[in-house]
Amino acid sequence: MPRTKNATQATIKEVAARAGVSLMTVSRAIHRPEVVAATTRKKVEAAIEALNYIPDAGAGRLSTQKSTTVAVVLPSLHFEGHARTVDGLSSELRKHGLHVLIADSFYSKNTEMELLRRILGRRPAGVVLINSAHSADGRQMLLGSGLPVIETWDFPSDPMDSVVGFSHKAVGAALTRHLIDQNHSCITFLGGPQDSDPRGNERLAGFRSAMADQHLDADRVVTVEQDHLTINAGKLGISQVLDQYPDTTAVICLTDRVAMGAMMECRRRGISVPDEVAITGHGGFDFSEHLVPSLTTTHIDAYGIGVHAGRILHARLQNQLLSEEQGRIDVGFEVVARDSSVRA
Amino acid sequence: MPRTKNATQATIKEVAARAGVSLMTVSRAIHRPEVVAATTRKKVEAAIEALNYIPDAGAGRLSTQKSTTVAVVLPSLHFEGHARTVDGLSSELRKHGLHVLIADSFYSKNTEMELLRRILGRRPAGVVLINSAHSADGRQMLLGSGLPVIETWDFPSDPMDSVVGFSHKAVGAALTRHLIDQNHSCITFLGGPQDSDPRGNERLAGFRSAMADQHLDADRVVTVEQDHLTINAGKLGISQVLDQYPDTTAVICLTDRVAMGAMMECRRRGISVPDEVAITGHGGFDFSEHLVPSLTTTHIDAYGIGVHAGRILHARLQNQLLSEEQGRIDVGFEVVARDSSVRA
DNA sequence: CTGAAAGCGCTTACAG
DNA sequence: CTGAAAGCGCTTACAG
Repeated sequence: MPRTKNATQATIKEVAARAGVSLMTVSRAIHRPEVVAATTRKKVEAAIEALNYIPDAGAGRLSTQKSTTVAVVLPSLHFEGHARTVDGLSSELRKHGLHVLIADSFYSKNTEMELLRRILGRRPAGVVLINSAHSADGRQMLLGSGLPVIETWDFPSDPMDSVVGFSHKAVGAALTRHLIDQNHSCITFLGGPQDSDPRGNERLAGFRSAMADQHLDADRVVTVEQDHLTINAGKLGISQVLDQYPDTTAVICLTDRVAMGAMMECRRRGISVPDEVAITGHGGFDFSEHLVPSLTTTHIDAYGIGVHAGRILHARLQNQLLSEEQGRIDVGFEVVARDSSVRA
Repeated sequence: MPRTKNATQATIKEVAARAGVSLMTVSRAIHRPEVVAATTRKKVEAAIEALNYIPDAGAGRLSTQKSTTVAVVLPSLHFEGHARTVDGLSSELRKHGLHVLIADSFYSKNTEMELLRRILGRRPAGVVLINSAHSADGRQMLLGSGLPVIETWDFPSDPMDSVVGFSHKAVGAALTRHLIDQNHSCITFLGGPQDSDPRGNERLAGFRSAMADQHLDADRVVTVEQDHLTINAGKLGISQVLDQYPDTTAVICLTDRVAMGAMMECRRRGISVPDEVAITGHGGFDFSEHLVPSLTTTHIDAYGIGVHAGRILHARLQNQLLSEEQGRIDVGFEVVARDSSVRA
């Protein structure tokens, strides 16, 4: 039964009619112009131009059974490192005619399944997870889809599929060692709620093991329940740290944002950083080098993570077999020691 | 001709076969379960569950000719205000079964047309532009699509269609007046390249007119060509300001990021803010209240912009006629006066 | 309450 | 170099 057709977007049929050719000649003129006679091509192009024809990508995908869309799942749009990864991914995929679709994934865990359903309902060619927690059900759903799945911003020991990231445990340990090298022994870890942040927990585990290695107290941990990962969490957190562990000489903050809040609060209270309290962050936020004192943090090649993910995805879609090595890339990280933790 | 079928995702046909019913009974069981007999519904549900069936949203859209996707175009993912708008839009649209698709739009202007083609090729139900410049060609293409288009984060005098935003000129003027009220007369505007930032130019225009109103020198303008809108631009820019206009007592920075860079540089140089130089930003970034001194900025209801855009879109898709007023919402802004521009 | 037919916009082989 | 047929996965009326 005929339905009302889309009032405004021209279809291939209309283009064909106007150019006086058949549908598939139009299709060919678009996708393999060299196969079409120059004169007919001209006619088709003129019709496309005149009608402002834009092919329906969904209909094309349905027909070819080939998706050109890669879905990206991120916990929120609010972290600039993730944005840089999307940039890198996008520019790499573009070379291969693939496009990034960012799901609006600002959901609580409860609705993770709903989010995944929505994504899979769009039939992407692959899925890139950026720092995304996923339940057992979610993992199963993704794996069951048979799509290439790339986890990024982490380096899990039991990856679902491909991985591009780094070890958060190593981050926690490296920052702790840095502070120990600066002669600190009363180091406190300032983190967030345990259950909602697996990567943060990994960094905490790294802290604990590095402290234990040096026979230092590994239980100096303060948790801010509210305002997860915000500047305000740092402000509140540093106060708790100084209350609970007044002998603290160094604080490892979960992220640069938290560290920024902690530093601001120290300044307000007239506590000198790094002389009275050394502070470290994590994530290489743009402001970290501009703070006074400049903030010690970790540098992560966020853009590169995206590029690697794009390459792996492309290879997978070409059915190239990847070695374990090629499909699991540890991009590492770098501790950037700055004034907030190094005395002049 | 039969093609290889998607290896992994189950189709409605397989579900029907497994449940022993016809395709459209499956379709009905999904969309209008109350119309289907309880027993058949159970069978269908079991089959869906067993096969992990997720309907192909693209095929559905093709068949119904109704899109449930709203495309969002933003200049980059790096500005948190925009992210909040997406949050608001997304949560509003979700109520009506609509979903947000964020285009990877991190393009230079040259490829704006390509971006728009890609978006329109996905046949969205509408388009929301967040702070997006668009060429005459781009405007025409969008309008020609016949889709509802909502411009946000601006309040142009010649909108394409619907608008939810605020006047950047008013922002520039209000910040200038705030500084004049604080007895400043040597006020310098610190901005970016003229040609790439229409909103910034509007704020500059607001500055100029507010200065002229008080018969003050409206030409104290410094432009940083590189590092557009970054912290580093502020760092570089404040130096230029002090070089070119050494009598400056107040600086209006294009955004909070730029202001942050300026403040950090002042601190490094031992220039007291606000006593020697007052500083204002724009955009209500999360860090602004936590800086020391806290930063004077503008507060914008970013989330609310998204919610309004979502409501307008929904109304438009219901073919509701909107009054001029309903389709053009000025959410305004608020000058948040803080320590960086107000002496104790 | 359930099913056979027709169609959404496009493309892939196959003929000519 | 170009076209008629069949199909991608789904849904909308229409019968029954």
